[in-house]
Amino acid sequence: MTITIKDVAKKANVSIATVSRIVNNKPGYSKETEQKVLQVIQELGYHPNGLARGLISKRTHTIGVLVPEISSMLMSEFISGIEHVTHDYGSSVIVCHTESQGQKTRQYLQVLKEKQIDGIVFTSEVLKKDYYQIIKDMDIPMVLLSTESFDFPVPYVKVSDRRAAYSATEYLIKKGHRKIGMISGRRGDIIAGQPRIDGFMAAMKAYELSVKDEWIVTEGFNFEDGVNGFHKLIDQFPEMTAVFAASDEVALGILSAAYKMNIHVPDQLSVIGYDNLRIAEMSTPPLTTVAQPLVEMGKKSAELVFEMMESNRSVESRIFPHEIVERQSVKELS
Amino acid sequence: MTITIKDVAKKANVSIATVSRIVNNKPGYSKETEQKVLQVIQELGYHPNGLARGLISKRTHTIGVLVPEISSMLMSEFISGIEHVTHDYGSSVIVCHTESQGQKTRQYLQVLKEKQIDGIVFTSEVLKKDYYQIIKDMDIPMVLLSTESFDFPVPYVKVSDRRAAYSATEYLIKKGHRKIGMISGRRGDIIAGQPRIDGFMAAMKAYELSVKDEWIVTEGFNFEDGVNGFHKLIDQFPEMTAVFAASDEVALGILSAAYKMNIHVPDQLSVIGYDNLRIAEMSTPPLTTVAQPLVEMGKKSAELVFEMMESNRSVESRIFPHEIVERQSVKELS
DNA sequence: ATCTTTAACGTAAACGTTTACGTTAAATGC
DNA sequence: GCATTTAACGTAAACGTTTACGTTAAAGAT
Repeated sequence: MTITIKDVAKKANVSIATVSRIVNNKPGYSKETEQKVLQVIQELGYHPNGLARGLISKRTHTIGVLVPEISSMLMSEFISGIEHVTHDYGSSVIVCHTESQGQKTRQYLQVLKEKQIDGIVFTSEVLKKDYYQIIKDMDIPMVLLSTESFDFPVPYVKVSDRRAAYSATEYLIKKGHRKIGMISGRRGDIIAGQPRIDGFMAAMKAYELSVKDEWIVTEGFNFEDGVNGFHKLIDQFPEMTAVFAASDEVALGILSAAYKMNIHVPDQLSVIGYDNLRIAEMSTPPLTTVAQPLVEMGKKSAELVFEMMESNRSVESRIFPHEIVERQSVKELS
Repeated sequence: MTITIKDVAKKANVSIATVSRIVNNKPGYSKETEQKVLQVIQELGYHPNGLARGLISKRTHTIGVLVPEISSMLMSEFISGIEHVTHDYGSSVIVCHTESQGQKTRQYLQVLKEKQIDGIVFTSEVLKKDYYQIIKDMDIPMVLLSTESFDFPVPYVKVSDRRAAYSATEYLIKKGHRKIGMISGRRGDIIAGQPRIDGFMAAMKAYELSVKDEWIVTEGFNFEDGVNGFHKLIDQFPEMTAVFAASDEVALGILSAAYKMNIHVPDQLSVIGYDNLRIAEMSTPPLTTVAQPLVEMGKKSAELVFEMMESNRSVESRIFPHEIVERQSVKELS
């Protein structure tokens, strides 16, 4: 009982071709028939069937977004940006929660393929070879967000993790800190783990500060990692006056653990985070952190997808600037 | 250059009907031809076109989720639950960020209609008449999540806001508090505003405590509302020993404002939140709050959509139990 | 007055499937 | 040994569009 283009054609006494032309406003009809058809469309409440359209036009006006952690605040902001420009382009987004599982990722990739989506943004994970192969076979634009590929020629949008970590560390140093600990992602993580450690080390070295192995604890990026990491770190490096946390969640974990141990932030310990999530300003004390323009990055990633779709060729990667946002978790040492 | 069912039919020396039957494993072919066809499919890397399928089967294996605030942590958890079961059902979800704007909502609804989605979960907003009308015309299952409709017969999954607020208030009272303030959503908000105020009032009344108008401040549900609201509240109700915040974000705002004013939580002021978001355990001090089983609710909402799809009839609404989770932002008054 | 262009359509094929129906040959029943 | 059932397919219509191409009549050019 759904109303098709035939129904309006019949009622308006024209052919379906004419109706189609009018709906897509391509040339080929008079003002009067346009009026008539538009009116019939209104009366009947006709809406074109996107499936039939997509079958011919090879455009579904849908893009896929692959995220490892759907409920992380980082992802929320990315998705928010992506959704915004996607909607502006008249498309919609299917979110695919991969849980960092290869199987679920591949499964979703197949689903996206069958759904004939127009493009993909692949977020915060390393692009494995088989993922790349599947997407390449789909022959649609893809861009990486907050990750990059060293093996495949895929445009990405990121912040420079190394430089951002360098900045954070340098900020601490300039505030007079010398004994600086770090809680980071694992070294095996070549996207968000090792580079931030490298940046930290580089800054220390640049200011002629040596760092011992026990000054760095490698855990994950979430709250629990922060509290666990802090316990480990304070144990093996009690002289520490400041910590660089590789994510805001980790920083909150540190804040929380410190609070329970009666260590006052920032008076006894300075903490700097990474990301500038919304919670960074909600914490007590408000968290000083190095900001990534998350929403902007999400937006840009989607824009690049559409740009590639329209131009039919690849596009330059973007390194977004980071920025220290000063709040109240870091104290200047005199 | 995409590979269609025809290609595999030709290469396997069978008709497309047979290939179709095999792909959808419906009866009507021998073991040998199945082997053969499956092998050809493998060789060619054939994947059925979902659009063509959907055009006939009237199933797109896609559902739409409408959320007012995509980056809010509440929504993240809902979406997380929805995505999970949707994926289990072999479908995917399109997220639609309405920004609480009627126009964008309507726009998205049209898009979803054209995309021929199989179902809708509508989240945390009041279901206006025209929304309802559009969705009803689409003739697909819809369920409301964290909202309900008093005007239209749409199944919903919620917590009882009134009871939950009652519980929170009662908890405070049982801890010895008598002078209890509240920062709530606006009274005009008949879903999450007024009911929680009602619950608060009811609990106070049940314990024979009077509450004055100045004890309740009505703002919104986010962090800034919490800090602003607290300033207002502490100003007009300085004797207050405890606050009930209508959301965890608001509670964090209170914590933050109190910290800056050197009011110690929980020693000088007790705070209880609402929602039990992940940040509730990340705050300092960790937040005592009334928990909604957010992910479970998200899951259930999706399950109901699929149940309605399969059974082709409506379904009972669900009121989920809430629960006080005790952490460290409330002090027992002696 | 004739030819050419152009506007305003209509016809029908195509997009890639599913599925009702028809066909054939083998298997079964007696 | 013949009629009847059944397994194993193939044919073609349908799903709801877009679009290349053809057609008609009016307008413009010469």
